[in-house]
Amino acid sequence: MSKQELEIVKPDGCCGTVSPAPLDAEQAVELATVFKALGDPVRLRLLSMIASREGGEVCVCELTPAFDLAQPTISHHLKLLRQAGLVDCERRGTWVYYWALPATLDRLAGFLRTSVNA
Amino acid sequence: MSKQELEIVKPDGCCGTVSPAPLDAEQAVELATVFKALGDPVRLRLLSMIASREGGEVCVCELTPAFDLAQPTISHHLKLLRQAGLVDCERRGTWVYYWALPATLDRLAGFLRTSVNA
DNA sequence: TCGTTGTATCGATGTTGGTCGATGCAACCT
DNA sequence: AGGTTGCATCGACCAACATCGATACAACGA
Repeated sequence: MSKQELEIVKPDGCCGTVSPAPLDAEQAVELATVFKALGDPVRLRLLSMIASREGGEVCVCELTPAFDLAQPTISHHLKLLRQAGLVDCERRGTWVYYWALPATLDRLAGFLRTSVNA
Repeated sequence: MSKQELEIVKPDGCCGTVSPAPLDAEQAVELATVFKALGDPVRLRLLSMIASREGGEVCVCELTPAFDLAQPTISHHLKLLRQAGLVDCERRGTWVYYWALPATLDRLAGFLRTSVNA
């Protein structure tokens, strides 16, 4: 995706030298997928409702009526959160329960931390 | 945006009671705007290049040739990062310099932290 | 077994977003 | 002043996405 990874061509002598890109293209694609999953208000609230729950589990039957959206729409957003590795789910009898996966959240926090401390 | 904020109607007696939504709709919209800005590999790398820089400033003339994209495209991504409050810029003579705004990154990290610790 | 309920998937649709060429503007140089 | 370079904005195009109704599937109850 990048044109020149090692040999950076500067216009002339405008600024200092370039340190190697701190985030390669591959890592950026993976991270962006997760951030994109958080880039929607509905999904943010869904994740917040799931993660902030005592016991760590929430039934879909509680999540769906909390929004002014159709049921397939909520199901779609939950699927995106799942594909991003932010939550997982399990069917137990009639209902499906969702819980958060802290490892993925930690990964995002790690990126933000290194960016802040730079 | 939400149908019922206080009175949650549950199907019957499937699960426990609902704690108040930990992230209201308004906060979710604001946070999602910032996360959305990070939901693109190019912007993620741009921010990383800017934030991880000694001195904290990077000239646009260094950022543009680091990608296989047209100059207006990079300018567009930088604009989105600006509008999200993640970076700011200043023109000094011929060149424009960008730097990161840690406060916004901290805000995101705060959300992730509360979600992890729930 | 049949109807009912909870959830996911499918297909369609309107909107948003990434990308680019063309253009405009600002600052420098001669 | 005129030409050049760095960067932003504009307008257009195509892909991706959010949303919904219809439908399918799974589990339960009668």
